[in-house]
Amino acid sequence: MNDKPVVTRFAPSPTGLFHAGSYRAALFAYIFARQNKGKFILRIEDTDKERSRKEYEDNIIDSLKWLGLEYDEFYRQSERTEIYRKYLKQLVDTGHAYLSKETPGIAAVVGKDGEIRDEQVSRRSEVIRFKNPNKKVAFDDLIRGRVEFDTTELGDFVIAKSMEEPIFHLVNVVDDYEMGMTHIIRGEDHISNTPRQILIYEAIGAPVPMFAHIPLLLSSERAKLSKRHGAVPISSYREKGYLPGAIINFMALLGWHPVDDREVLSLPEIIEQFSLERVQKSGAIFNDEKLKWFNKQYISKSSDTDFVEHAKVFVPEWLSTSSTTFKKMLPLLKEKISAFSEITDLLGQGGELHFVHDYESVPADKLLWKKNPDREVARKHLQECRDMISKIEDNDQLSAESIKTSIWPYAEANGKGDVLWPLRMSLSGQDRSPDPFNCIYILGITESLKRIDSAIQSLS
RNA sequence: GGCUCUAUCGUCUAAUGGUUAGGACACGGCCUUCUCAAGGCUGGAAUCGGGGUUCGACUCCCCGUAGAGUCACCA
Repeated sequence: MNDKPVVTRFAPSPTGLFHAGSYRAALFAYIFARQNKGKFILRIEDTDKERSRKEYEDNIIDSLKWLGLEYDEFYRQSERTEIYRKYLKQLVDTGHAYLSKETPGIAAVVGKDGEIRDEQVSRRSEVIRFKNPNKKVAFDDLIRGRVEFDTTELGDFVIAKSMEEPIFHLVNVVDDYEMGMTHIIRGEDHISNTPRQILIYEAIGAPVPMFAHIPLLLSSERAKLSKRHGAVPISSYREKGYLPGAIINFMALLGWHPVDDREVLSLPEIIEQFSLERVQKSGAIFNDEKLKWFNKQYISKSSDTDFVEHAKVFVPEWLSTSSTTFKKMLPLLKEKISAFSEITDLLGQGGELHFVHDYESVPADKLLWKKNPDREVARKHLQECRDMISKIEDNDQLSAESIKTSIWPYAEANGKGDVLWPLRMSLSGQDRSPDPFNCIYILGITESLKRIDSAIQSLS
């Protein structure tokens, strides 16, 4: 489709923690580059020295790395002043830009209600403005089709505070040209910047790249996702124990959809099937519930090794001192959690697996099944179960399933509730817990027998 | 307010002139069941309004309406 190799970029300004809104633009640009065997460039737009912070830059880089979006080249605009000066000089020399004398102090600002009012601001007495040719500009957006603007109303906009301090529109265009960008894939909030930038491309004699403005991510209040409007930093999802694959999958499906109904897709699968033509035009609300569902899918599919690797962060003590017990809980944990941080809740006070490491003898009334609260029945079944369990060998072959095989026929013959409720209670002492077979498996035969004996005591 | 973009279930979306308007998340019911989940089955739920074009419009055009973005010496 193109003779030139594809080059895309992600150009964030390091003025806040990296969140889903900017991440999705990065993801789509990345996917498009990889799909076309092209280049993906990360460019830090830190020309605003007041607001740019190194910690935010680090946060962006760390998050991209964690998500596995590797970039082929890296630039920082604060290190490219000389390049911009060259273009600035060229623009001034050719009459496309000029040094403008300003009246410092007052600026017209458009308020939320559309009213224009004067505000006291700190302004330079001299800036560089672009000489607007005041004409109609049109471009064919890869997602939206033809978009036309009349640039007259834009006026002579500022492109630099001084020869050493260029600002957004200028640096953005110069860099995209210098770096050979073929496709500008960015958020829809940039669509109204595009005509100004096209004017600059033309003025510096650069070819205008293709544009693809992807729809915005919205908060639950339908406002552009931002720090102020519900944007959660990617790093905090990482801290909560979300998997990169789940986040990538979820984000890709916000605004894009494959041809079939499959939704759980790996990044390579997404890259293979992706097309800008199938990108939605309207904004999408970020739905935490569905992200959680995706994460659950990815956790339940994860290998034991991966699972332990992630779990380690949240329950380090379990993996150093009780790793055998922890491994026995693995299948249950995989089935129950939606994020790794939930392991802490499961094992903590009131959690379903709390009994594993904290146990007090269970009072008699709790041992009785509410549908048949007969002490003698419960005691008899517990004694029978105890005998069966004591015959089981605690070796490598032991599994919840094999324990079930030993006890199940007896439970079926004598009433599952009558047998299983007291058994499970004696082991866990909790209203909510895994089934008794898993309890025995996790606790081990010796500990299980100890707890059952104690329960039989309570019932005598 | 000017300019620009957008409009299918509550949410994410499929259907690019002919479908009983499909799927997923969430929600309800049922099954399974010793508790909690998971799982299986299942239900409710949408084409913003009005005009055209057409044998036929979710789909194309126009007008409304609504929402969003933007209007900095931020990016």
